[in-house]
Amino acid sequence: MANPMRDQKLDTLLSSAARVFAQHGYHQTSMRDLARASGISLAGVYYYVRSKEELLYLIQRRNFEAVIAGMRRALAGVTNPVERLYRFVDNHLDYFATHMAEMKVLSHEAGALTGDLLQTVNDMKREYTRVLMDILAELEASHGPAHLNRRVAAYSLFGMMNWIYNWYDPLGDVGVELLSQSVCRLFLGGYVGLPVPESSLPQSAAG
Amino acid sequence: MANPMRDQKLDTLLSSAARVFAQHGYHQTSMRDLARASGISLAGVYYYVRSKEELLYLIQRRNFEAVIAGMRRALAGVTNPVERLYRFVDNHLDYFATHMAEMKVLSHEAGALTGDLLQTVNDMKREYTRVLMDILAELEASHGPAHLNRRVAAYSLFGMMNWIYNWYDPLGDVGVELLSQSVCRLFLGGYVGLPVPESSLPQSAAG
Amino acid sequence: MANPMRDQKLDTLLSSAARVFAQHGYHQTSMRDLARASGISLAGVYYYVRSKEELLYLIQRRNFEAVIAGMRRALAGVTNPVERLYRFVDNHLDYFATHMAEMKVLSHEAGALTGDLLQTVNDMKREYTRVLMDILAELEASHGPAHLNRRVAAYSLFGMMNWIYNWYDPLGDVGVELLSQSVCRLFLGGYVGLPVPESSLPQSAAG
Amino acid sequence: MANPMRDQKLDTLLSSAARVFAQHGYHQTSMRDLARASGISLAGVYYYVRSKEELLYLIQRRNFEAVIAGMRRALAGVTNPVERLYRFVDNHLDYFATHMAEMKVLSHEAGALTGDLLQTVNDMKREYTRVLMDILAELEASHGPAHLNRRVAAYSLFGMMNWIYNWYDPLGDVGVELLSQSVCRLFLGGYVGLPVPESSLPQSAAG
DNA sequence: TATGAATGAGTGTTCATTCAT
DNA sequence: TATGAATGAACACTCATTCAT
Repeated sequence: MANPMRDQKLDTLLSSAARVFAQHGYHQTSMRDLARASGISLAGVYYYVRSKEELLYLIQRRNFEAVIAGMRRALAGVTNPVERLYRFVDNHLDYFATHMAEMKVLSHEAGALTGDLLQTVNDMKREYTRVLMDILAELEASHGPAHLNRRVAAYSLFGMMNWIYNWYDPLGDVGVELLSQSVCRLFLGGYVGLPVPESSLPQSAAG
Repeated sequence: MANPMRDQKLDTLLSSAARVFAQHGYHQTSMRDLARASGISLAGVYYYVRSKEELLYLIQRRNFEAVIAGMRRALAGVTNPVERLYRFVDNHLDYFATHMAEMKVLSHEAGALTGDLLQTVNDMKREYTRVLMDILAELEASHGPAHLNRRVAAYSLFGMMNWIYNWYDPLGDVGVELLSQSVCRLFLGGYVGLPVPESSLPQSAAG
Repeated sequence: MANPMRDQKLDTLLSSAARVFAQHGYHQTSMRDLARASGISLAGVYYYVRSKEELLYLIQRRNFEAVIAGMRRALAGVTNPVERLYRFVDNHLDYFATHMAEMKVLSHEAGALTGDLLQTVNDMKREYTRVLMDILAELEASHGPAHLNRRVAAYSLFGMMNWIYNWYDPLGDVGVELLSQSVCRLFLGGYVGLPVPESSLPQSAAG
Repeated sequence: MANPMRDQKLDTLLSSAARVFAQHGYHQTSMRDLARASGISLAGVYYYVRSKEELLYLIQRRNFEAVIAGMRRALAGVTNPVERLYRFVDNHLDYFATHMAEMKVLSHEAGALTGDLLQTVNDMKREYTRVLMDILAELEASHGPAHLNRRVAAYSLFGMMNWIYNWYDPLGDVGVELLSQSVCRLFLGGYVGLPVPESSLPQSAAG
């Protein structure tokens, strides 16, 4: 049943595809592009994958699974909510930074899947989001009260993290560790650490 | 020279197109789809627009111009950095929430433009980013020091804001005003207002 | 609404297609073949038909409609069952002989349609068969009793008539009129006019 | 030289293939379909058969050979022309009814062969047709004169018999024996046994 | 004897775009 | 100002077939 040669070729194909998808976008990329990039013939690609959409699905699923597995390992045995949050963020950004192409495909091409494939990936997202939400709940219990709605906070954090494919360069000045710390600090204590009471915030356009 | 009839039809076309682009994606959408959605004949679309790419460009430029114009109005005469930041964020999210389709197209289809059209939009983005960076600098001067690198902070804020097309429902529980306040608070004071000293953050995998 | 130019071009396309389908078979024929045969560009074909299957459907429907319309005209006002049968056969074979390609496509490619298109054509076939069955019933009433099951007789007659695309040459020795007479005579009186009572027929392998 | 194992597997392959060809048509069926249906691997099929066309050829030849061999047996020693005709028809329909799939492939996919393979099958058809034509000649000598052209009569009879794959159900009401009798009677004595003199048939559209 | 892996050629179909009117 | 007609180029995908093993 298991076939290491085949799996290895499939891996090569998936990572080539992720690279090209990340660069040009899923819909812009033709199967011929993928064949060329992976060194397989066009028809050969179909020996490993049923369709272009399945290829996208495999990229998304495999990498999301890796993120989730890493997250479980990172959180195992850790109880301090602040520490748990940090590890959650660090795992996410670390994987992102070392798999920029794949994660851009995961973040940017979320809407390209349909049907059962979409369902499966969405289920994983829900599970992953749940974990973060739970951490936030613990955080509120230990360090609360929260300054804002928990769901808004969670998605804002995901926004910070998932947006990085638009600007972050893993080889640039800011290392992944620093990035993780920055995002964590921003999330936990704010940019300049202002304790922002309700009244201190401007109401709409009024001063 | 000016032709109000033409401009009005173009507006209709652009907003129809934004809606369809937002729903199905730029590359997924065919000119026939746009013709159908706007009630114009396929060939007629080409009377108002040179190409599909120009259509995308016009959507991005017009809406970005509106965002920038609104931002200028909101900041005019305001000197308090906190207030300026709030107004920057509020303008961004308010426009986003009231133009979800257009802003999704602006956020999600950034990479679909090429050449001069891309250049022009990128110039606007640079200008817009500059303004936020300057506000952060003022903020550091008045409330500093910052907990993190300014550039990282700026892009994290943009991440929070631009990611909302993935989850935010303008008609749902969380109103735009609350959303703006939440993002501002998160950015300024953090989720639970922890004063996060260097040492309190875990180093890598170590506690 | 009506567009004579378009209809004329569609007619040309349909008859070219029928010719090529008849010669090489529906599935063997590519849309490129049809484009070449009709002098239209490949994409141009799709301006007139939605799909290859619709093209086949249109050929089948149009010609079957013509056969049925001709049959109705031929039977109008005629009451003598023998005369009615002759006219039914003559109409069928005359149309067949003057539209060999189209009728071969109708006879031979019956199974190539699917779904609603198949349904529609099958409905016409049922209607057409019904008319023959009714004529046979009248024939039995006036000249009966029948030597064999009515349904078997009807399908045998259709077999004789629809099989001709395998051997008949409209330009050869046997004219259509003679063909019609021959089939009618065969059906009505047999090859040599033997009155074949039950007992005169051999039982299985026994003499 | 002879290899019974191989022959047996080939038989399995041929009958699976006939079934699938009959159901979906020769050109519609892929070698993968055939591999699946026969339980052999795709490449394995090519061990037994040089090409898809040869597969079709083998089906057609084998079954036609069986029909011809049966016909020879059935006619052996029989001299009465009526009896000979009946036996010819009965053999044909009996084999057809017990090998519907194969015979549909023989009847319907006649045009799918090319070159030498087509030639060989056509030679068999000519030989087979010759036998029927001779029987008709004997029939005319003993029971004549004929009501119609001998060639037209022969092909009409083949039409009746070969068309049955379009309507006949071997498991239905009408047994093969009855079918044979019916076709024979129809051919010999007509549907209602009308003695059809020249003048009694309508001339074209005239009464 | 049998097959997993691979491919060049071709399939039906859609696309953004043009142009005569 | 607007469109029906038309197309070259490209698309995702399938095909019969081969070949090393």
